[in-house]
Amino acid sequence: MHILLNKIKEKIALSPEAEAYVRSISTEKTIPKGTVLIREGQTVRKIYFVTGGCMRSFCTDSHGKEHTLQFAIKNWWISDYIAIYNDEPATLTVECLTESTVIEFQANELIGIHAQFPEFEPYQRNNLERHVVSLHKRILNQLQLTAAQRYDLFLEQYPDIEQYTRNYHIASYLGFTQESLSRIRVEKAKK
Amino acid sequence: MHILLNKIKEKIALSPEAEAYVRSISTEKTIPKGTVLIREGQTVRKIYFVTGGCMRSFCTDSHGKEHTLQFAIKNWWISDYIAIYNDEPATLTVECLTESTVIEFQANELIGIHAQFPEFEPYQRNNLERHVVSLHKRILNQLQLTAAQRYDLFLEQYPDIEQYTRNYHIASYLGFTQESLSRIRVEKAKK
DNA sequence: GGCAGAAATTGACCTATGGTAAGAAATCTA
DNA sequence: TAGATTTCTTACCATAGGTCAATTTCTGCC
Repeated sequence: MHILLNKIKEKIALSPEAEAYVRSISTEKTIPKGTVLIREGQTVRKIYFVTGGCMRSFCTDSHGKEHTLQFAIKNWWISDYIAIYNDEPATLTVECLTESTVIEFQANELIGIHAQFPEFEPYQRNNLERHVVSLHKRILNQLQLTAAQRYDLFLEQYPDIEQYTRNYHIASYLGFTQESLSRIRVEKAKK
Repeated sequence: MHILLNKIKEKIALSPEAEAYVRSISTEKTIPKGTVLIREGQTVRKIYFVTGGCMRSFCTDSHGKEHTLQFAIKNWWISDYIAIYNDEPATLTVECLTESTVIEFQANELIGIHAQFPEFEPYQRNNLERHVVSLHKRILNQLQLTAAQRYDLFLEQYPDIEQYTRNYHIASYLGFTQESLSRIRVEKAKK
């Protein structure tokens, strides 16, 4: 919990009351590998802050193929934001790729925290803004880079994630097959 | 201008003072076709609200190929948000695809408007949240749909945009070539 | 209304990536 | 630690989509 509070305090001043409130709407949990925290079709009531391990969100298409939207490791937030912001049932699944430690928040209380503690407003705004930037960049990368270039960039930007994931997790995040990833690795090794 | 103020008033109550402030930080303009409003490499000081016509933002890759990040028609906002939120020079170009009418805002004043008029906070927050949702959906579509499916969805979601754009604009938004778009259209017509 | 330049189409060919399947390797589990 | 299971690799072939070039069609503009 202190890891998150410290993160927040880097950005904003936090009164003891606000800190107590954050604690009151959250629970620290250890999640076993393979656990599904948010399931497609269900109402999304939680947002997770990852303090250890690795989680991912993905959708499943009509052929049963999975497409990874996001990974989350230490210090990242994860949930189904499409569902939360649109107030719809989940279209994503959020699962635990390794045993992980998380801080689980009530989604509506976390999203609305600025109503009670306005000091959170710049923190939340900044998170949203950075989220938009990273999504814009991802779209541009997807449009202009080859599979191998996207993989190189992934390794560069998220060197810590690969240790937690299966090949097909990464492939499904980058938009190609696990077989292609295998071939890309062989080509890289030749150089 | 009233078109934007009405849009805002659908979401929040707007005091006369707040309304006056919005007017004070913006200018209505008519922009000729082909005008570049934001140029790669330069500092981004403006955000545009489109009231008529069509604009687009795109990046140019190392081979000179353009990749469209966003279109904006009536009632849409456009700028280089990567540059603004990261406080960096523009990586995108924003150009006018047809003669357009826009309301031009000072970026920093618009972004910071909630400091003076807190009633704007939920409006801005909601815009950011919807922005995140639309980007998530676009990424998932890019990951799971074929070129033809993406084009069909584009027509469904943005039926008004095609009239303003060249084929290569749409192709570069959807992530394929204009020649492919031409072939996709032929296939569609056969059915 | 005709001409010049831009855009779109089309066809031939090419390439990156996908699909399948089998075997090898890694990992889990009893 | 052996056996079972999952994951990864590899080889072969298939295909969506890209590239290039020629042609046709559209659009402005005088």
